[in-house]
Amino acid sequence: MAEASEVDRVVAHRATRVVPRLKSAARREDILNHASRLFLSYGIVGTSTRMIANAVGISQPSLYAHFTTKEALTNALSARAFASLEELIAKLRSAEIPATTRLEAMIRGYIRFALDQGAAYRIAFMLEGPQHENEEFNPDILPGMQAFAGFRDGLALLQREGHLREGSTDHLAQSLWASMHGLCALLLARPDFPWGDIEAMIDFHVEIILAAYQNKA
Amino acid sequence: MAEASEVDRVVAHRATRVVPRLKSAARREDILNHASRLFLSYGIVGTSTRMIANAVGISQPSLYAHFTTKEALTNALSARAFASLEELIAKLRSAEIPATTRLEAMIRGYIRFALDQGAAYRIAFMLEGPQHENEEFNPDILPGMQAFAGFRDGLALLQREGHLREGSTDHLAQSLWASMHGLCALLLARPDFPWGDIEAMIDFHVEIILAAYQNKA
DNA sequence: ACTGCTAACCTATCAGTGATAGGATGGAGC
DNA sequence: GCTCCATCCTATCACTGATAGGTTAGCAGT
Repeated sequence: MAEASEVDRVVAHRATRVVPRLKSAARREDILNHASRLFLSYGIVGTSTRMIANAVGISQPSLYAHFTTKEALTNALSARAFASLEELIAKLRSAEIPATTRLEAMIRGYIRFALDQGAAYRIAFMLEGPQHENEEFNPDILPGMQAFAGFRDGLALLQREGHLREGSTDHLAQSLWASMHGLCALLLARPDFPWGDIEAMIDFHVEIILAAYQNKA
Repeated sequence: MAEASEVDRVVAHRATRVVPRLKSAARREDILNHASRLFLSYGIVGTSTRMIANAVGISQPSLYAHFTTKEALTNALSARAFASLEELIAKLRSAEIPATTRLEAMIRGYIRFALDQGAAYRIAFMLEGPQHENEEFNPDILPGMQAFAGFRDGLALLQREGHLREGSTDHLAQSLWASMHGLCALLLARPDFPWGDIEAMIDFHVEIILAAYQNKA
């Protein structure tokens, strides 16, 4: 893990107010923006609540006025990113894109999103363990579910149009999702693996996926 | 995350010696066995070094006689599991299995291994961030690499025998690996997702993968 | 312009974490 | 019996996420 820079680690001792007071919603966005940047640099575990607070310019306990726990903060971050993924998928599944290239556009869009939004993608799909075990429901995971639902709906449309192989749409969506996720997850988790030309690798994988799930007709 | 049971959390205050002294190698195995069990129950982050030490019956600092850091412990655990995966793959890629069913056997073996060895698999492939950033090399990751190399060699053999589609063996191995990993990773990371019948899902995915990578001839 | 209320923010502190320093001890070999 | 050293311990560190409770800026009403 990368060492946190001194700038990020620096402790704010009795700082005379250097940031203005903000309305709750604005401050919340402020926190999310800084947290996102820090998570990308140092990882989630490697980023302490004090580092986040310091970057924002507020005290560490002040974070807890906006998020009940650090986990809630990470979940909110993932929710924000997946809202934009859902938006992307909604756009990609629209009939404005020719049905023949729509599947490829969805696949490439998904992969690009995952690699670009590495930190958020990790939070949503790669974090450890069941996050809510005993609790009734964790609404912060919802956006990821919704994005997937949109993805499945897009596949259902393609299937009706005859551009996706036959079979259970749910199974197809889960399987295709897994195939895309596998590549993203490995690239994110093992950036130091000797992948060779990553773009070529992505192209190769996408081609195989297309051949596997697309209708040959 | 599951709450650690009181039994596991309990603090060993001045416990009169309850476990015998052990030779270093034996104690090391002892630690790995208990850590493996705890990681499975509470996750890696959710398992503290004190919980491990307590389970073993030694003091927390004594762990550091066997592992320089908690990360080294987790890496050792993954190394142990991947040594057995490599063994499995070596067995599966042997010509004793008919070439026509060997690819399927390797795929199913890999998936089964990942789901059975959930904690170790997580450590090896799903943990956060680059583990050694500034360091020269992390030998604990080697077993995973070797297991993959064995997998790729198995594919190369199949390819020579005409049972795998043509193309760069490295690309094929990475892509197939990604497809298998995607399913394992999602099942491990999101056990609460409405997967439906998981065995059916695995069968479905394996069939698609086989069709995609196997030679139609 | 004064007052009062409240959201926003603070300091101080908690228990628990991974890790280190340095001392105690028990058992194998002489 | 004595010595030695691997094994194991207690005490402590800096840091973590989180909580308790007090302070203050700035707007609303007069």
